[in-house]
Amino acid sequence: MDEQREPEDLTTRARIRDAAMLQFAKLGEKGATIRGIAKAAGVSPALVQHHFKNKAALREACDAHAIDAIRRVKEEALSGGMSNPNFLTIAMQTALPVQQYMARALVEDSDAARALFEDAVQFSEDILSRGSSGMRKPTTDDLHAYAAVITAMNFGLVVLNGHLSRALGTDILTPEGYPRLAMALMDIHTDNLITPELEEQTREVLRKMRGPDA
Amino acid sequence: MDEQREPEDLTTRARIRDAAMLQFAKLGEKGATIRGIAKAAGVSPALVQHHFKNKAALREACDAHAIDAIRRVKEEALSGGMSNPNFLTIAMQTALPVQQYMARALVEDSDAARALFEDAVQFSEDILSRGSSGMRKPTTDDLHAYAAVITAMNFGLVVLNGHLSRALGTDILTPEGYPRLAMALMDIHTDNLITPELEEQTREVLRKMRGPDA
DNA sequence: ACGTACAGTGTACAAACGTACAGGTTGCTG
DNA sequence: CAGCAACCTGTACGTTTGTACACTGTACGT
Repeated sequence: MDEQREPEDLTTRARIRDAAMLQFAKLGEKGATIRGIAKAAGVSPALVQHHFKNKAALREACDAHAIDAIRRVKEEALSGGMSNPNFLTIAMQTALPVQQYMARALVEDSDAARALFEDAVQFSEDILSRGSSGMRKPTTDDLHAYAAVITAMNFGLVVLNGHLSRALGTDILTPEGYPRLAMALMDIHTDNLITPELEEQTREVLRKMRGPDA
Repeated sequence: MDEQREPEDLTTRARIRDAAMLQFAKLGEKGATIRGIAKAAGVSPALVQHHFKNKAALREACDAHAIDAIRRVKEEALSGGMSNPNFLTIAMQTALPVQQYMARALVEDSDAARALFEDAVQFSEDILSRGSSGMRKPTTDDLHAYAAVITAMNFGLVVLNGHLSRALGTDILTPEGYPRLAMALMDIHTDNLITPELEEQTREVLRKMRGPDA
């Protein structure tokens, strides 16, 4: 069920699956076609059908592979002590095609994407509540929402990585571009943009909005 | 060129355009079909073609309408003194179909989406550098990246709003769900998750990564 | 040597797609 | 009333799509 990482000596089946992931990522579920995937993989359209029964099954195979790849990176990060402060790095360390595929899948709302997102929220919540070296525990009444929003923001950066890279002038997934993103992210999370007065005032408004106070 | 907000007494042309925006948002550019849009709007497929020449032109009309709607909200926010500390509220205040449409468009990378994103970055940068009441100016060497990343994170929340809402149990675009999101966002931006020691250490790593220091 | 399983291809077909086109209805203007 | 423009529909056509099917070649176990 598993293959090497080399882009060359792969099973034909794996080559087709990788091509499919790229096509799905670039063109969407409907936009990607069996014929297009076959051409990208350098095989005949019928061979795609031979290895994966139909388009839906091919999609499921891509989902399974992406989820598996992400799970591996996650486990590696956990066993490594999670020394890195930025959850984003987890997403960044997964292979580029997997990233792009999941970004699309998150928007097109497949079952796999839902599972991925929910797992990621759970993962963030665990890490945050446990606390790791160099990290404080978050100050919040609502850790679940805290984790969910952080997860959504980080995934959002991956989903919109094309736009972000264009705005910054360099690809943020390369060693040249990534530091600029990470540095800005650090700036954003360390300084307090909002004054304590406005903060309390806004919280008061939100509290009233949330429930008609007794 | 402009219509009322009532979902009822709209021009047929506007009804078709609104239906098209929803279909594009839900199914993507390829997934949405002329026939499906026509059925959703309660008209014949040929009428869609009559008002908008072809699918590409229909798409451009949707783009134009969405950009216009967002521009209006933005101007209103500026004239209102931008008292609200959260840029996200700008996105939130636009009509729901426009949000969903732009979220999809951002992922599918149309020209309009690029323009929207770049404008939003510019907008954020202006607001941040000018500074408004209750807001401090950001402490950063790289304001452009700061603004770009904040923009991407906020748009990311809109793009992934479905997943985020599911994780929180309530729709974050309703008065019941929004406070929970906003409160968590406030928590995230006010507390310093990372210790100063790890922060400086990480910045050092990033600086080395960025350029081979002389 | 034979047969079987598997990798791979070419052809064919029904369904859905975008779009062109001719026609029909309504309402306003001369 | 004639005519014209705008709104709206039904039909038809070429293309692309997913998929079924028959076919070839090759490796391998008996």
